[in-house]
Amino acid sequence: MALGKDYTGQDCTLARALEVVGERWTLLIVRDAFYGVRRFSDFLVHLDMPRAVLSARLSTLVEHGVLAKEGHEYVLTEAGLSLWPVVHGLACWGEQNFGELGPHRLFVHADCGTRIAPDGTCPTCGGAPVRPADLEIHPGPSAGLRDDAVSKALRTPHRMLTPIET
Amino acid sequence: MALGKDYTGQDCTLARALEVVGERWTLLIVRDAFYGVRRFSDFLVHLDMPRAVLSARLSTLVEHGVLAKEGHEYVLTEAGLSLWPVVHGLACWGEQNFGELGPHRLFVHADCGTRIAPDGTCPTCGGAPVRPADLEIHPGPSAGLRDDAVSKALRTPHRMLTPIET
DNA sequence: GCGGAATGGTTCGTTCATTGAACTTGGAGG
DNA sequence: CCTCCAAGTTCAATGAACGAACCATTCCGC
Repeated sequence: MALGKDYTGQDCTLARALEVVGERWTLLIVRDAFYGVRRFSDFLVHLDMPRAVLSARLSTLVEHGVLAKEGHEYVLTEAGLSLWPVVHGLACWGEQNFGELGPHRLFVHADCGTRIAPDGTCPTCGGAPVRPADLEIHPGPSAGLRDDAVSKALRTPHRMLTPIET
Repeated sequence: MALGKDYTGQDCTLARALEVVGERWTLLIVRDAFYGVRRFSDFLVHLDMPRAVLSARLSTLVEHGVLAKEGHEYVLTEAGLSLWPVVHGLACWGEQNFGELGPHRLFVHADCGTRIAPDGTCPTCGGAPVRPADLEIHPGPSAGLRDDAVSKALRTPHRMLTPIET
């Protein structure tokens, strides 16, 4: 882990999960994958992290079946897609407790144009949580300050999981 | 962070959240707090982690308003309680993808005795996610192997957030 | 097929966090 | 005042992250 390395001795599925996605940078990589980032260099530019660490993280994510490597692209697997509630939940928690300026990005249900609730459901359509593939990403009130190519591409509204165009 | 230290440059509420709860051990501490662990020595025995790190993590959690220190007890604040969906979501994700032996603990809606769904709702009662205070913790099919006093106390069914008895 | 650039990594020395043991502090009880 | 115990700090050693430099492979025009 970005941490020690594992949580041996912890008899808890949370610990198992954290061994996979609990290291530094890992959840930000997964988040970017939801946003449509797929290429090594795009992760690198957008996350502004050491190449060696990105390489290591992508490897362990592939190894554990969160991402799949297709040619030079890293794509979320089923297991990876099922992390969406966690990623979205943490982002909402951060926004509610530490986001003085409001969200940087809005997640909108593509079918009806409504912004989804923190619990992942659509206030208009009700019912089950909206799947990532049915979401669009729009820039929020405090949309980013970064001016790299990937950040700019992510600021144009687009559907989640579809590759960004740099 | 258990990691570098922060995610400066990341214009994302997820990064802000990870600066607070993304370090090694931190989410396990929060999990234990939900389970009813409150004292320094109990966290120490149960998590089997270095004292210095526990001390540091508890300090930053208090500093950021996730825990409140009451005498020698650390108790979840409102902000801390609102992390439940994330903690539960991650634990479920770990169980579904890496938990060959089934869950170690079951979370049961105290009102009706039904195990809650991965999305935090009660299949019987339906509707909104069940609040942590309305949950009971029961040992699951692969309940723990650890034999420290805290692990034993956590294996006896009890209501979430109520202090354990060692 | 050959040079040259772009992409996708690996290597390696430095810096910083975690680890674990030893030590200190601060109350509570007698 | 003295003892005990939980809580917390200090410190040397280990290991991970960092960042710059280097290597490999592919793609392109020629």
